[in-house]
Amino acid sequence: MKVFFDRPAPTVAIDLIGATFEVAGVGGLIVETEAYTDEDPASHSFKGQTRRNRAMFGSSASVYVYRSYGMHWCLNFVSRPGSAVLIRALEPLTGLDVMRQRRGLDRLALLCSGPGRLCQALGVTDDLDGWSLAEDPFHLVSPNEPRTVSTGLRIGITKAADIPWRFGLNGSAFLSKRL
DNA sequence: CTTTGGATTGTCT
DNA sequence: GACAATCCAAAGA
Repeated sequence: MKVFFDRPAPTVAIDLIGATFEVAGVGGLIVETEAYTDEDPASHSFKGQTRRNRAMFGSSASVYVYRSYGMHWCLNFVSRPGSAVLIRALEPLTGLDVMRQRRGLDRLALLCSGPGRLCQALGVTDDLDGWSLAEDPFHLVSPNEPRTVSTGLRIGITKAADIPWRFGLNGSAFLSKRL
């Protein structure tokens, strides 16, 4: 686990596509990610450590959870201290009923297709901020089958908007936005 | 199908 | 006081 994450964020972000991820048995296949590093103006870590981004400077394979736009949670995996991968979309596979209940929706394609949606579906809040991915309630399994990964621009940022560090499972119907 | 504007609040300047 | 790694509903084409 340690070895897998202790690499540049874009590399980890690509390798996470197709991985199985669950929180307390609820989750699915990671189909969309974005990379952020401490040398990247769009990153929370760019201007150094603060109260909010403390966990982004944590150890490899730990979790950084932040509140977005005052009302959503977003989930990141720390690759190296100061660098992280935003988990943007999942293909829902397990715990579908729980997800539907938490989201108040039926439609599979809308359950986990977006960083805020995914956190609501999996029950992720800042209670988990700073926790290790190697321990409960997390469960992460690397992809085994070959995948084709598409690349594009990151969503919702104004700084460094030209860096192509958004990655997605080619052709997936569960992306937050087409690549 | 695409575009637009409102909701909502902790964090940092 | 401004802003933010978003989401949703409503309106337009």
